Order: sequence, then structure tokens, then C-alpha cells
Amino acid sequence: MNETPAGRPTLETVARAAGASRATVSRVVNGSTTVRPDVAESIRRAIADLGYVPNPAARSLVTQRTDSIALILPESATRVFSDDAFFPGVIRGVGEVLEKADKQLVLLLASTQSSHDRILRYVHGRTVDGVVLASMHGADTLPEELRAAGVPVVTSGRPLGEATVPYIDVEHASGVEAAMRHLVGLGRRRIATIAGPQDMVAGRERLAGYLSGLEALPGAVPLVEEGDFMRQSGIDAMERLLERDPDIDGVFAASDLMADGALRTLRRLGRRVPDDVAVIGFDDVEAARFTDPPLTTVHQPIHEIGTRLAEQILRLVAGEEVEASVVLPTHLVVRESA
Amino acid sequence: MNETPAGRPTLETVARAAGASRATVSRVVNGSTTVRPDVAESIRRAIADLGYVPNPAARSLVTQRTDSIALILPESATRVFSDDAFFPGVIRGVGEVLEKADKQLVLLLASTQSSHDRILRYVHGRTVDGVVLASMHGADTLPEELRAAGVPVVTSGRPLGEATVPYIDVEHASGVEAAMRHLVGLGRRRIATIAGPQDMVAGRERLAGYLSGLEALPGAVPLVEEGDFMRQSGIDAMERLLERDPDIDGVFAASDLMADGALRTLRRLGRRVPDDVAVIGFDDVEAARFTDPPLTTVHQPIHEIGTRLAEQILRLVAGEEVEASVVLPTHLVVRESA
DNA sequence: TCGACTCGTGAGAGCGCTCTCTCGGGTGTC
DNA sequence: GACACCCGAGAGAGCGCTCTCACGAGTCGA
Repeated sequence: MNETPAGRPTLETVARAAGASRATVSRVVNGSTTVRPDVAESIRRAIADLGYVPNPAARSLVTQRTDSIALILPESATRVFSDDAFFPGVIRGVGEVLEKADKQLVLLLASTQSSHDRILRYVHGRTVDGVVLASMHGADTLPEELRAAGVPVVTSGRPLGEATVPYIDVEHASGVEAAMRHLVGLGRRRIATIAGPQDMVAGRERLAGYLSGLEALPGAVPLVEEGDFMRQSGIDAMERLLERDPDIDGVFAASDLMADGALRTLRRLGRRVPDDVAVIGFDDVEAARFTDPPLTTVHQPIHEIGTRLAEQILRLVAGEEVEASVVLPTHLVVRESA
Repeated sequence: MNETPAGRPTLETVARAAGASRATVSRVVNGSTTVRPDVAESIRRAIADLGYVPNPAARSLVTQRTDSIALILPESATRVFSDDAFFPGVIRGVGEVLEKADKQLVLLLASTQSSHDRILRYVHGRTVDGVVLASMHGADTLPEELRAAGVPVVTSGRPLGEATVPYIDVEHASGVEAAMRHLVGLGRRRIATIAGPQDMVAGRERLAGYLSGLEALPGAVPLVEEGDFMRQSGIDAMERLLERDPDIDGVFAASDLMADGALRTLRRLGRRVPDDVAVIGFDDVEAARFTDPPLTTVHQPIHEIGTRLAEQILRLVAGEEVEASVVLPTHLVVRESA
């Protein structure tokens, strides 16, 4: 009935227009070198003329690949993790690398319950070739389940408990230790910490860094209050800390936001920073340059976490081996608060 | 050779296991009601036993749907637009609604040049059923091109120039006017503004709101410096403003970040806020509660922008009509800076 | 000059699903 | 009791692509 189908051109359409077979057109589309140059050229022209674009569904049906990677963000991460900057930073890093590799980024926001199943369905349905899992809280079973499903997985942040999948993380403890050395070097002797949530590895390791850094001070007792990485919790924790010991002269906060909160409490209670109390944060988010005074903090390479995550998952998807873990360096950025 | 294929179960596998035909299993999977209950039940059991999950590629090959929606974020938006909070906020809103509708969210980060083509390829390849376009700079041609490609599109923020696709935006001008009334009501007479980029509608309309709000002050001359929505530009713009007129007693900044920057400059130059100079921002991001003093600002419903975007694109994809535009209300949140 | 290769190309199967069409058998009507 | 009807279920085509296999033509050595 219809000689010229109205819809999108298919391989068949292109083949007819170029006077070649579907197979040869497919070869050209996929960059095979075994096609005679002039034939390839006329096929390319036909593709351009017709505006042909391969149908990815048809392609993945046969190749069993989808050329897309899922990035799973726990709901909490979308607003909590240390700072909002973490989330966009990682996404951009991942996106950048995936774009170069011509892979799609499928975003799965894991809001609690139901999403767990939904994610597993996606993965079992092979909607994606691989999964990047960002900053898990607690001992989430998702990494393990995904691994069991036979899908390549990389996580951001070492999982609590035994690590069963490759991960990318940063040197939490050594970064904090550098911060502690800096405080001690400034002559601070009563150093407290505002720790992060202890159900996250980042929270735990930064606390561990504080404790080990404290060993440089013989006889010093740990002074710890826990926050949730957000600003308000830093404000509150600093109050509790000062109640417990009014003579604190140094504070390490496990996130910049909490450090900023601490700064506010200190200012409100009449302490001068850094004169009376030196404060160091962790993350080095944009806002750290704008606190009052500008925040000395432990820098972590957020963007690189994203690019590394993407690189690893691409290698796994390609069937290559990857290191069980990549731990990126952190370093102290000295500004005015310490 | 192999009676029991090792791979994932297909409809065929399930059909054999349940003693039914592929068609009937398909009916059950897709919730058709015309299947005898006992048959449906045994099929469901077979599905559960085998862990069957439909292959989305095969499905979209025949249905011509992909059940996924692209969210396109210009590179700049991922770090600039008003505040980082905007980006995650919109994503979460969009993701939330799409998840409920069982659609996938495909994130396309449009980093300048090449991505333009890549996006068009995606869309022409029908990798997605619809597109949500976030906060375009300038007179981007993308909305128009997408529309021409016959793909449902919704944009966030009214595009500059003629709007050819449905959009979601907020009441910039009237929100700013409320802010201006507030300043005038406080007795301020020399009111300046730190405007946003004038190649973005948000920047223009907020400036328009300032100008129209200024009309309540007979004889008042507009005092405008332009920023880029970021904090540093607010710091700088406020300096220029004070050079031009040291007696400024009110400032409207087109973003909270710029307002925070202005606050810093004012403090540094010895102005008291709000006593000497009252300051109002726009956005009502989290950080606005923590500026010094806490920022009076125009609230915009970031999360709702996301949910509305998703709702509209879902309706378009479903073939329904949608309003050419949805403009969400803004309102003034009075804190201490004005 | 002939057989053995290589190289470019086409034919055709089949990926897993949906959906139309068809058909058998049960029900209802007069 | 005969006919029309409806409902549940199966057969089979086909979505657009990749990839194996086969084949014809050209190349080369003996």
C-alpha cells in the first residue's frame, strides 16, 4: 500500500536508497572497515539525506547491551550528604565520562522502600549495563543484591561491613590527621570534634582520624559530639561541646556545613576564630571560601570521585578487571579559621 | 542442544512452564483482565518462580515507547543557576513524579557544543519518549529543534524570545514587587538592585520587578548592577553600588547567593543590616536561613517546579493537551535582613 | 592456467516482545 | 434444537537491528 513509509527511516530504507543491503548499511553505521570506500560514502550520504538514526531498542535487543549506566542515589544523598555540592559534583563527573563514552546516564533516586524493588527490577530487566551506587547509608544490602544479579557495580564510598564490590573512596582518616597535626602545630591542646553520622563510613573514618590525630597530644581526652553533616547539627553540637568544656581551643568538624554551624555558635558565644578557637572542616565546598572567617578545611576531589566511578564501571561493563578499591587523596586547605 | 537455556527467562520460558501461550503470559504481565483467574494465577506463579522480568528493549521495539524521559541540564545549570540547591531540587521533583509513573529518568548534561548534536541524536533515535529542558540560557534553539523533531518537550523557565513549547515558571516579577513594597514600607527610599544575567528570563524579569516596584517611589532613580547569580558577583556588585551611591538604604538581589555576597560587602564596609541597609534576596535556599543576619527573601517552589515539569511531560507523552504555561506563585519570606 | 585465498557483500535467521486475527466452546434467545 | 453471540486463548506476524554464513569476484603462487 505505502511505498514510502511515513515514519522514521530504518536500515532497510537507507539500504534501498543507497542500493546496498541492510547488512552493509549496518556495517557502515557501526564503523566496519570492510566496506568499499565508494559504497560507504554513498551509504553515508543516504543516511544524512534521510536523517537516519539507529533504533537503540532494536539494537539492544540483539546485542544485549543498552549502553546506559544507572546512577543510584539514596534519597538522603540528594539533600544530605555533607553538602548539596557533593551530589551535583559527582553527577557531573560521572556524566562527563559517560558522555565521552557515548553511554547514557540513567538516574535512579532511591527514596526508601519501594525503590529497592524497582531498582532490582530495572537491573534484572537489563535496562542498564552497569550500576554506580552513591554513598550508601549503613549496611545496605543493595550492592550485594546487585552483584548477585550479575550486574557490574561500583560504589562511591566504601560500604560498611565487608566490601563485596569495587569502590571509590577518599582518604578520610589521613586527611583528618593532617588537619589534627595542623591544629596541634598551632599550639591547640583541647581539640574537640563534631563527628558525622556513625552509620556512614565517611562519618566513622573521619572520627577515627580525629582519634588517631589526638594521640599526638599525650593525655588529651577525646571530646566528641555527633551531627548529621548539616549546618544546624553543627550549630547544636558546638553548643554541647562548649557546655562540656568551655576551654576548647580547636575543633575539627566532619563537614564544612557543620564547621560553618560551629563558627556561628562560637561567634554567638563570644569566641574569636581562630584566636580563641581554631576550626577546621571537611569537604572544601564552594561555601567554605565564604564562611566568616574563611574555613580551613580538608579538600576532597568530588568531581574526580565521579569521573573515577564512571571509568571503573565502564571498564567492568567492558569485561575488564578493576582494582577492588581506589582511594583518592585529600589535602588540607589552609584559610583563616585555623 | 540445550533444553533449558541458561539465560534469563523469556515469555516463552514462562509460557512453557505455565502451560500457556506466549500471548496469554503477555496478557497477564500487562494486566489484561481477559484471562481466566486460575490460568492467570499459575502464570503469575511461574513468573515468580523463574524470576521473569520483561525485556524492555523488546517491548519498546514493538510498542514504540521507551518509558523514559530525558532531563536536559545545560552544563551551566549544574553549577550556576542561582544556587546549587536549584538543580538537585528540580531533579528530585522530577524524579519523584516519574518514579510513581514508572518512567525512567535519563539525565543529559549538555556541556556546550557537541552535546547539542548528541541530544538531537538521542531524541531522533527515540531513546526517550519526552524531554524536560531545564533553565536555558539565552535564546537557545534546542527547544525549537526538539519540537521540530516531534518530541514532547517542556521547559523550566520561560524561554527567551517566543515560547514555542509549554513551560513551567514562577512569578518572578510579582515576587520582586512584593519585596520592593516591603522595602518601601520599611521607609527605604534609595533602593538598589543586584540583577541577574540579562540573557536569562529569570534575570530579566526580576529586574523588571525591581523597576516596576520602584515606581512607588516618585522620582527614585534605578540603581542597577549586574551579577551572575553567584556569591562572588554579589560581593563585587555591592561594592560598585556603594561607590555609585553611598547612601543606599535598601537592596534587592536577584538571588540569595548574591544577597549573601552583598551582606558581606556591607558588613565589611561598616554598614549595619538591616538598620543602615535592608537586603532582600530571591530563591529562599536553605542557606538563606543561615546568613548573617538571616535573609529576607522571595521564596520560589523549587521542588514543585520539578514535579510540575514531570507531570506536564507525562501528559504530553500520553497525548493529552497541556497549558502553554504554568506559572507558580512566589512569596516573600521575612527574616531579619529587611 | 588452475586451485587456494582473501575480501566485500548479501541473504536470512532471530533477539523478546505485542497485538491482531482466528477459533473453539459455552451461553442466550426464540 | 438451531442460530447468533461473546469470551478466553493460541497462532503468527513483525518491530529494527546484528551477525553468521555463504557466495562471487579478484589476487596470488606454482
